[in-house]
Amino acid sequence: MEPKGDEREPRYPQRTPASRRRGVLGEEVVDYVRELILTGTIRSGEKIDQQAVSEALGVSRSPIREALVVLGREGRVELTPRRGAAVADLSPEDIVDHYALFGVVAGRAAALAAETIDEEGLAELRKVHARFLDAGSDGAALGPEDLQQLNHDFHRIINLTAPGRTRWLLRHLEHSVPSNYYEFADGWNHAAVEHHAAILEAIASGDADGARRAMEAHLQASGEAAAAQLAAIGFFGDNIRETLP
Amino acid sequence: MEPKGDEREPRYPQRTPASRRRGVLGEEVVDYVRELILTGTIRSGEKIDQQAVSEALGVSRSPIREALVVLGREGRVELTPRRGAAVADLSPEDIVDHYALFGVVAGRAAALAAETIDEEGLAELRKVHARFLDAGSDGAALGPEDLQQLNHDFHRIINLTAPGRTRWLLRHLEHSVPSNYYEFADGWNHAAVEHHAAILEAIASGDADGARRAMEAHLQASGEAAAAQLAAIGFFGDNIRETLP
DNA sequence: GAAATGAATAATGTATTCAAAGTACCTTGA
DNA sequence: TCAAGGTACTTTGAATACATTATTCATTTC
Repeated sequence: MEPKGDEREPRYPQRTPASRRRGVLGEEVVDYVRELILTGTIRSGEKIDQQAVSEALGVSRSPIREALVVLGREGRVELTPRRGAAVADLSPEDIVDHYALFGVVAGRAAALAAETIDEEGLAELRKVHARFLDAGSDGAALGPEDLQQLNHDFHRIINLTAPGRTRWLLRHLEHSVPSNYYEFADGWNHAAVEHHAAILEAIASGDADGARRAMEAHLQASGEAAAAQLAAIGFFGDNIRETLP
Repeated sequence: MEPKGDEREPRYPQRTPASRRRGVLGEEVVDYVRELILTGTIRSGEKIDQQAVSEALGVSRSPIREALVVLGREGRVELTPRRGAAVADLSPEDIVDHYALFGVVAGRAAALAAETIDEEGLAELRKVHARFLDAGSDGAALGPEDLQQLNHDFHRIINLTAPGRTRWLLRHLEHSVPSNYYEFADGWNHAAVEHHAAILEAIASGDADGARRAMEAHLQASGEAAAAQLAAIGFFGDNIRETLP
């Protein structure tokens, strides 16, 4: 029962053409492959077959290559000249380090926010935080996506006060780590709520350095939580295959 | 005394022909176009003609496209779906902001260095700093490239103690700003030497927070100096064309 | 048998082609 | 004269084609 023909080894989940907007295919591919990586569908070290991806998405190899180059720049993929692309290593230490970086940059944004945020922004920040608090107190049952959205909003409001380049970097740091998929998988959000409260208070009282430190601490803790969570679900490949028979 | 497991016996001397540059055309193009942008050869808002670049470099448009996508991700170029690539705006504020970011990340690296650097690294750091000091005291006449090299070495030694993700980000931040071309164009390096001295002292005495603050201050100052220098040479397009006839 | 050699096969990087969208230019009508 | 609309030319984004290099696998040699 060998269906002969052009069968291929690596099989990636097919994705419906969804939008198929011309001119942004590359972006679509970046998101697709990055998700495969960050969700652990492709493991560290595994090579990425261009043609297989191209067939899975129903596009030619050109957008695939562009996407792989981008992911290479992001550090999610390792490109070796005539040998193609492979998923880059991602250790727990990398996750923690990444969050620490996120922390110092977001800390800068928080410090700026403490100095420059206006009443409107502050009000909105309080509002989002209140909802986050409610969600934690089991009143309304919110799913992980909702919590993640609230968390995201909280940070976005703060980051909006930062200058362009800082916002740009924060966006990139946010998207290039598996965090988002797992951060609120279970109830660690109690810590997050407390951290947010501290950040909010520091910003509201104009304490720039306090806001910075609170934000750094928050993301440091988030990083450790994320690494633990990822380890728990076996993201860091407990390479069982490594053992010989 | 090199048993090291499955090491294979005497290898032939590795010969890496410099002419073998296949498979990295895209990278070459990235560097080429980025330099055009950062040196001001192409100004903000100007569009980048793919075919023109391809002809200038004697390669096809495929590597050009990949390079433009990368530069788009870097924020140096703005990509509009069916309208191609244009050089992104880069204001003095962006420069200052960028250096501030550089500062907080390099500050983290410096703090880590203060805690973890070994004797060897510290000795090397002192050595480089001493040479930098000499260069400033007009003893030996060093060109801007030499100063830049010493400066680069100083920071590199510090950054080597940082974890992988941090080093990666520092590398990117370093390469995506016009600084390097102008930082040592004239004698502002007196400030740099003093800053380096402060950083070195803090690291040597294990003062993590002091190292962080010194590094942040150093790069903040560098950013302002770079922005001023760039303004002086007219990098920020004194857009005379903006005036109507 | 294990290592090494070489042909067959597959995958990559780059070039080229093609269709769609954008831009420029030119005509025409008020 | 100038605006509007249409046509021809450019340019882009994606697909396909091609040349080169890795990889696989069978064969050979020690």
